[in-house]
Amino acid sequence: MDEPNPIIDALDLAGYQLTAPRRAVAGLIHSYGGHFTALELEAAARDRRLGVSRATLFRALELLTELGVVERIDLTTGEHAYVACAPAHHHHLVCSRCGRTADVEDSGVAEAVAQIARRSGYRIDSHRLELFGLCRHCQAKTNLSA
Amino acid sequence: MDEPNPIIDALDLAGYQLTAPRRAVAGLIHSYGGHFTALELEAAARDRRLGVSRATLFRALELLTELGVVERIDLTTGEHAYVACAPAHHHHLVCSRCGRTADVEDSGVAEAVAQIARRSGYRIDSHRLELFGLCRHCQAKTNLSA
DNA sequence: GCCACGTTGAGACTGAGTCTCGACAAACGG
DNA sequence: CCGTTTGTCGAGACTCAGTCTCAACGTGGC
Ligand SMILES: [Zn+2]
Ligand SMILES: [Zn+2]
Ligand SMILES: [Zn+2]
Ligand SMILES: [Zn+2]
Repeated sequence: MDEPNPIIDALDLAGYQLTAPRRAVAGLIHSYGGHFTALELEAAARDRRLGVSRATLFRALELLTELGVVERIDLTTGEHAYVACAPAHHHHLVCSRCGRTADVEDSGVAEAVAQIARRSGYRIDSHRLELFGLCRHCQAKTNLSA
Repeated sequence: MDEPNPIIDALDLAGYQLTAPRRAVAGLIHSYGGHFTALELEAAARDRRLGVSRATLFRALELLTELGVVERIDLTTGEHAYVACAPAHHHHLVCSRCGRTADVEDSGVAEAVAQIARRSGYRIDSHRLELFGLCRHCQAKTNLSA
C-alpha cells in the first residue's frame, strides 16, 4: 500500500507538507509509465475519488515541475503532456504509439549545442530536445503486422 | 505596397486562394522579426483593422504550419509562440530577451540523434530542438549595463 | 488560546484553440 | 447563362488548460 515514491520523497526533502492531496497526486503521477495530459490526470483523480480539486492538482503539478521531478513536454500533435522524471538535465524519447518515454543522457547533444553557439554568436543558456519515434516494443509489433 | 512575401508565395504554390484575409495574415506574420503569440497576432489584426476573424486567423496559422512556413515553438516560460520560417528541417535559437529568433542548421545534431537511436533501440522518426539564450545584440547591451 | 503561515476547495476568469453553421464567392459543368 | 459544387469566411458557442481570488481550515510557534 505504501510503495516507495520518489515524488513524495522530493516533496518531503524540499520541506513541503505531505498532505493527503499531494500524496494522492504524487501516487497518481507515479503510476503512469509514460506521459499524461492534464485532462487525463484530472479524470483519473475524479475516477478514483481522490477528492483533489483542480486548483490543487495544478498547484501540485507546478510544484513538482519546479522540483524537477515532473517535466512538461510538447507532443508532435501540439498537445501538452507531463512526464515524471529525475531532476537532472536530460531529454525525452517519446514513443508515438504507446506513449512510453525514456530518459536520454546527453550523447553528443551538448557538443552540438556548443557548436551552434560558436557559429551563431548567441550565448546559449538552455535548450530542449524532444525525440519521437517507436520504442522497441512497438517496432516489434509493427514488424509482425506488416 | 506589394513587397515580396514568401508566405503568400507558399499559399499560392500550394494552390490555395489568395484571399484578402489570407494576404492580411501573411503580411502581418511576415512583419514579425521574431516569434509572436496568438494573442499578439489577434491584437495586431484588430489594431490595423484588417477585418480578419479569430477563426480565420487560426485557420491561416494552421494552414501555414502545414505548409511549413510557420512553426509553433514553446518558450521556456511555457507559452506557445509562432515564428515564420523556411520549410525545411531546422531548429530555432530564441533570444530570451528580445525574442529575435535565428534558424539553425543541423550542426552535429543529426549525429547526436543517431547515436541516441543506437543506444536506446528506439526508431527515431523526428525530433525537435529549441535553444534559448541571448543574441549578440542583447549580449552587448548586457555587458554595457553591467 | 492566539497568530502566522501553508494549504485547500469552489468557482470565476482568461487564453488558446476548435467547431458549427449560415452566408457568400470562385470554379466548374452543361 | 444558370445551377451546382467547393472553398472560404464571420459570428459565436464551446472545450480545454491554466490562473487567480477568496474564504476556510490545519499546523505550528509562542
Ligand atoms: Zn525525464
Ligand atoms: Zn511504444
Ligand atoms: Zn525557422
Ligand atoms: Zn536579443
